[in-house]
Amino acid sequence: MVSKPTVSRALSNSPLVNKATREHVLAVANEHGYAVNRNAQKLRGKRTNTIAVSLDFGSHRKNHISDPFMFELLAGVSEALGDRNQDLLLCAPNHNDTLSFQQILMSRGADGFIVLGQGHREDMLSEFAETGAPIVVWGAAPEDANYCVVGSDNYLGGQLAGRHLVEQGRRHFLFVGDPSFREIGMRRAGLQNAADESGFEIEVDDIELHSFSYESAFVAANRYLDVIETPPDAVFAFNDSTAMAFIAAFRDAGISVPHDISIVGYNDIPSAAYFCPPVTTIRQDIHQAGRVLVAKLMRILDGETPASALIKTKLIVRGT
Amino acid sequence: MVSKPTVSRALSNSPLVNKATREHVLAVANEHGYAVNRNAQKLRGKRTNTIAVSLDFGSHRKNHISDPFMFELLAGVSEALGDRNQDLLLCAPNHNDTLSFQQILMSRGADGFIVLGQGHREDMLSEFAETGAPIVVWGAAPEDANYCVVGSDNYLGGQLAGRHLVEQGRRHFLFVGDPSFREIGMRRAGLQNAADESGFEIEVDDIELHSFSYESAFVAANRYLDVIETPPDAVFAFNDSTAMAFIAAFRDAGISVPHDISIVGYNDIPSAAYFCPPVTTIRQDIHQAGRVLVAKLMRILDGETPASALIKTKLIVRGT
DNA sequence: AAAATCATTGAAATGCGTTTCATAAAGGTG
DNA sequence: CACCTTTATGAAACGCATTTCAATGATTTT
Repeated sequence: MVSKPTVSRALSNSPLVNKATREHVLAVANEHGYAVNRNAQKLRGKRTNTIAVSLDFGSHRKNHISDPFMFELLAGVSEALGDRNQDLLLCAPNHNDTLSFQQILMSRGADGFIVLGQGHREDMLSEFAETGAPIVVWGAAPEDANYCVVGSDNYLGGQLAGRHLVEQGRRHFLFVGDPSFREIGMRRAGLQNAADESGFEIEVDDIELHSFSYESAFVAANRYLDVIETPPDAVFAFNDSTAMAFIAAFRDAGISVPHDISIVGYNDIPSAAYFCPPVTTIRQDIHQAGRVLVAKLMRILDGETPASALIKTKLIVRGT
Repeated sequence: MVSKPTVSRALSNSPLVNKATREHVLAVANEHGYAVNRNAQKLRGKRTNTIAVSLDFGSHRKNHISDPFMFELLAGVSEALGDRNQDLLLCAPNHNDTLSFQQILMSRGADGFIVLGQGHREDMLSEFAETGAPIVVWGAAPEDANYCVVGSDNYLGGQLAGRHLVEQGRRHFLFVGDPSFREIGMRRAGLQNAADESGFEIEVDDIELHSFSYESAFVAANRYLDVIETPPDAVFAFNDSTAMAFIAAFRDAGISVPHDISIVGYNDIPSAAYFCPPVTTIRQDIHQAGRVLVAKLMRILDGETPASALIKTKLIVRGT
């Protein structure tokens, strides 16, 4: 017969307890199928060992999250958290405002936040971080970010795409995406840089696409084809679905892909490889992303203030 | 100045507290940014208002969860849980065995489970349910299931696919999938039924595909094309990726889709609509699925034993 | 006006680990 | 052998909200 504290210590592998005692406790606990009450643990302890993960493209949008990339990222984060024995509290899209975030933290529902998809919420996140809330954000870091951002090297991604297009002999680019999203703006800037550095006279058009769906990209592509006199010979789309929509629209318009025009997407979602033709795209290391997001947050919880980080980003050349 | 219990009652909207008092408490709480400690709440209360969601295709497989359908389902569940003010604890793939499940329940980490993807774990789930654990499973119900299963009407899905293929004038079917997964077996059975009821002499071939990935489906398709003398004129694949892989492989082999052969997939993942040609497939109402999964579990937690249910399932005819 | 009922509120108990602090036993030193 | 460390363990306090249960004052009934 041993006392409560001894049991507690034995179960938490404390070195203060005698080896024989520990083994005995573990044996009995096992025999009776005993499991410590996580809630009591969380109540008493300083940490809850729970991380809240918010998955959203901006609270203003009601439509379904659809970019498979975000889900793969979630899978990566889930895995990384599991490795560190942290519970993952998935935040429903309907409570993704500052108040709910604060609430979750205040109520000790979680120790910190991983925010997947910065969207247009930089100010909100900044304000939130200002309060000392432990957050790590997937996205692109504002210059003066007061929170830790982990993301693809979007500028490099844009450069890689641009250089590839230059190499293909393309001289008239079209960028598709909403550059007011910082990540997308960075990609646009990288593309521009590659164009400028090429030494060629390269024109860069823009379609500001304010939706993430394939459908609206397809519509936008057709509208564009209706009004343009000289079609571009290269497209860099902010994501793969959009790239696919443009491939389809151009093909329907009798423009041969990749003969007449080269198209590059972003994220390398699974279907990018199976599209016809397979989509050239920019891939990020999602497993690394998950690991880094979690690692950064852990360091923040330990009182450090880790710098933002960029994830491995590379060009995958396929049929377009 | 009011006492603890009064505050507690005021915050939980108890009718036992005076209206003026409640408003005062709420005002003060608001002013000080007070939030109840969820852990104390969970420790004391009978329910934790947390639901664990397990997302996995079978514990034996290490590879990444990739079917976008499962993620959409997760989104649906997340939404439905949010509507009911339930927290969502996402279980990492690395603890998806009975023991971990039991552990989560015992440790009061969650009130119940939503298992997305039954896989080959029917026995495990049955055993788990036998202990009285509140679980709802996405999949297809075994005849003698002792747990609540919510899923697509897979048999109907198979019938719809089969009837469609018959209508297209097809008489030689190929089913692709591993029928040892109950859901897939049901689809196969539905297809067979449609073939039998058609009144035509219809041959049904099988490829037992033991992987869920596009790549292995593509390989399997090519291997099949190498050995077959008379190719089939219809394919029903257990999911959309596989359907796409077969479309690609047949096309590469010079068989025209949909002229020479009709192909039907399952799930209606987003890219199915954008493939070329767009893939005919069986769609399920994912929002309904999320809502029903959650509703069933809530009823179980209220002591009822709701019956299994089938989700709206329909054929989406596209280019194949 | 006395009795009974209702509406509010608070004191104390409860749920269950963890931590602090004190104690006891065992081992080591001079 | 007296004295100082270690080592191991337990008693009590703590974290915080909820739930009895009792008490108070207010209101209504007889």
